[in-house]
Amino acid sequence: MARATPKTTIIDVAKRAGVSLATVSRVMNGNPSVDPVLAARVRDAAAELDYTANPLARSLVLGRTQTVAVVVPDLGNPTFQTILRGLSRAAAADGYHVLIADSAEQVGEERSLAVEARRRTDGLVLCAPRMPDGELGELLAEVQPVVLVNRIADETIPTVAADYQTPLHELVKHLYDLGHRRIVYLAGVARSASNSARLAALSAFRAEHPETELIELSSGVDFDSGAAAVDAVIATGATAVLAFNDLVAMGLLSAVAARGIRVPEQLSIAGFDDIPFARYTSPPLTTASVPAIALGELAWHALHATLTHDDAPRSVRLEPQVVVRASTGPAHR
Amino acid sequence: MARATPKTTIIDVAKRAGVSLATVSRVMNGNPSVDPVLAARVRDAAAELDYTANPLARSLVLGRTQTVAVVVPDLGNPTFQTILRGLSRAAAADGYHVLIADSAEQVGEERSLAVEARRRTDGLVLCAPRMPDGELGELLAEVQPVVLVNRIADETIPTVAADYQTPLHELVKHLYDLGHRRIVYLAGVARSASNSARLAALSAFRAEHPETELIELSSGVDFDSGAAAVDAVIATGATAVLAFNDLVAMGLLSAVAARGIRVPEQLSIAGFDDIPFARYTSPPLTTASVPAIALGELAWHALHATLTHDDAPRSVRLEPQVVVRASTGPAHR
DNA sequence: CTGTTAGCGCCTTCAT
DNA sequence: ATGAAGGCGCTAACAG
Repeated sequence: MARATPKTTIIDVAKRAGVSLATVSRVMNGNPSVDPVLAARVRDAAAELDYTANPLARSLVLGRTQTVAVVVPDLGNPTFQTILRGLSRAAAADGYHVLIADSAEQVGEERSLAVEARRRTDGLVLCAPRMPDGELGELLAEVQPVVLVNRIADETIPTVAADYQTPLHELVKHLYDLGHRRIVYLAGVARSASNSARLAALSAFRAEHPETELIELSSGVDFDSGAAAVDAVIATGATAVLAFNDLVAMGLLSAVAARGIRVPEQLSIAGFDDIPFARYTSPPLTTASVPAIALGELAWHALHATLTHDDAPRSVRLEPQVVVRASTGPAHR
Repeated sequence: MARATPKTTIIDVAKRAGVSLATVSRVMNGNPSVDPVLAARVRDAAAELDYTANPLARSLVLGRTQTVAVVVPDLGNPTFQTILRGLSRAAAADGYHVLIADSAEQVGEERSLAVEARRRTDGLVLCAPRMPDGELGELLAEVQPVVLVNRIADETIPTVAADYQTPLHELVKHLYDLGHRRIVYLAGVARSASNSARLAALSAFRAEHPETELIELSSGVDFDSGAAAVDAVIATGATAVLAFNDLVAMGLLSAVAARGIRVPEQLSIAGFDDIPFARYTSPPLTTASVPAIALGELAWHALHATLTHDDAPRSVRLEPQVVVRASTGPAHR
């Protein structure tokens, strides 16, 4: 398994062009202070030898790798996949590479993954880190430049986040307006910031509408969690369910259908995220549309800004839109 | 945007421990030929200074980066996302990092993305490259060590692939046994190897069952393509459809439902891949289950093998299982 | 404008 | 067992 080519270096090019390696370096980096004739000669030599500067050596001397790292809590989660895609393409458009680290929801691994990944790159994007605030604060100080996605911390850290609170409030309100007075919330990852935001929205709603029963059931973040919750949901006698996300909603939808319960006639179900599949369920899912591609792109732009200009980019907050489809309807009875 | 810490080097540790930097290097690399007392002193100094060797510098001198690159045609495709996840976690378990490059189905970009990514890493995984065979051959020679996923080329290249031909044949057979005699195939990415495999399966079937009409309609790889194909599908008067993949099948399913056509009573639909969502459609989708996580893991193991031992790993072929669910049924009439 | 030289931070013979 | 010195391949002063 030897390398394909014995690797051509800047010295080979210098020899072939009959110049010093400094000149080659200058030409390769577009330094204008080189005699056009020599420059052409160098370029020819480089082309003939199919030479490209070794990125590692450049990284070492320049102190930058043209690479950034992204840490996500779960590569299996459609939202993070989409954020990664938006980020990756935006970074590629600016000539940067992306290193990916998946903590697989192992909170204990987040820190070392982040630090490790950061050391081999120029900057870091932390997606919805699950670690507690204190630890996060320390980490952020250690890995700058860093941008945070879907989690708020220090004011000084550029952050790109979707608002989870307002849309969830709108979603409950939507159900309330349909006449629902006993509503289940299927809570997801306890440690996630977006879960806290959702809970905040619910207690705000409770304060406004004390006559409404909001029942919190702990669940998970995927299909199976949703499907597994079906009995508990039914036992509450609720007429509507707010699922932690679309996956949970779809799992529940499926389990509920298997029991012959009709949606939304007997039970309304709303999701969150608006993953591409959400419009293709039966019935199509009412949900809140989180602009994940944009989150990824904006995260990149924020990081890129701190990498090139050295102005600190402002944090941005994106507003998911509630999209009402057919899985929610008037409360029965 | 200055770095968080002014960076501590091996020299700092050497000074603090009162030894030469060679000794520090030896200790950090577990070289046993160091006086235990000195070694302890060095370790303490390193710990106090929170020192870790600069990975870039190590990479340059060692000639390896502990990083591999993965090139995928589309980060939005669930199959590639899953392969990436399996690969990423397996690589992480072996202490490797993963660089991700998304060609976004731009065939022209594949080569340069691959070469670029490979130069900053120790090895490459090419997922279902779309480029023509000739170009692929050249590329493979240039980027070794490399492993191919879901595309066959040279015998000498370690390859991990799912068999797309056998399961598709089984799927047609399944429809045939249900009485279907006019069947549409919704073809996906023309340049993809898996599409060719599917076409081969279909012509084999044609040879065996000349009385069966197999109609090929060109389509895409996503929801919209499936939904957009609905009129063309209906126009054929076919009683069953083999979609290129589950996404296409789901798009079609949805569009077909919107027209009041019942599945499978009036039209049977089968997908391919068995993405997680497939069991949650209405009706649940008949499909072939491609073991994407395993593909990713095996790809990593193959690459890791050539990276560490230098035996060439054997190529492996995985057999997707047909899973019959409710979206296919007896032909009407 | 061009070449020479000194590192970037680390590992590894080579002497001692 | 340990230290000194020479690179890995490249860029950036510093001289000419």
